[in-house]
Amino acid sequence: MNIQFKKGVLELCAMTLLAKKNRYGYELVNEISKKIMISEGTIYPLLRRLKNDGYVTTYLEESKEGAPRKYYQLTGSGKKVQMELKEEWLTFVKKVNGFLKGGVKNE
Amino acid sequence: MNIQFKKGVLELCAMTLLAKKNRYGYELVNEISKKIMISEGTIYPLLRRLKNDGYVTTYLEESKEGAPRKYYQLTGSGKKVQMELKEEWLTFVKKVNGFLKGGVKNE
DNA sequence: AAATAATACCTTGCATAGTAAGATACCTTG
DNA sequence: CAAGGTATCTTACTATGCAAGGTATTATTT
Repeated sequence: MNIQFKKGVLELCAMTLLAKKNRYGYELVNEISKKIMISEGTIYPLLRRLKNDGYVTTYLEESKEGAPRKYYQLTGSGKKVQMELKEEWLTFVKKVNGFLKGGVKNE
Repeated sequence: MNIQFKKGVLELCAMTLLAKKNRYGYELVNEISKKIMISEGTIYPLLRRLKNDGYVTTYLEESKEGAPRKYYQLTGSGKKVQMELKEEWLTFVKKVNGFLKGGVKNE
């Protein structure tokens, strides 16, 4: 899989999953990995960025299966950005597919 | 427009345009810019990479409108890579859209 | 009890691609 | 000859993803 394609998109995937329910980092890696390969070295810096930008807040919860989990919760601005990113993505895909399918037409 | 989304995709767009006919760099910038903003500082390094990888060959042609044009022509392996990249892209988009539309289902 | 493995977190160094902002050169038009 | 469109290219910077490490907790196996 082309690594470059993932740039910026994994952020959208993570935020979209968080829009449905709160999750912890390791869970996000597993959930995203079901469709798109992602490593832990990607998700933790990504989540730190989201927190620094005020798009998520975090809280700790103990686990019986291992170390305590750090849950991530989308903030109001996080939800807004998630929706904007989603729209941007869908628009972008349409334009790219315009090159793939159409000719020089539909400008 | 999210810069990150473009990573790797502009290469696919350029190669797809070249699959239809030979073009010169400046022309590619203008053609791609009709749908997706791209700067010259992106296209020339990109085209150099394609040449280094053997995906294109080049030839010069004079122009009455300005400086001579360097045309790019897809090679056999270039055409193959273009088709592979296209498939990868379409598969990738489907998976991402799986997160956007579906819930935790369709794994 | 010690070793192993799964869970769960994190960091560092590297590779890559896109951008802005420049430089250079050609040709036409005023 | 100066200005502007055409056409090429380079440099320094930024951002993201990855591999490969590390730490700690809990359960399982030896």
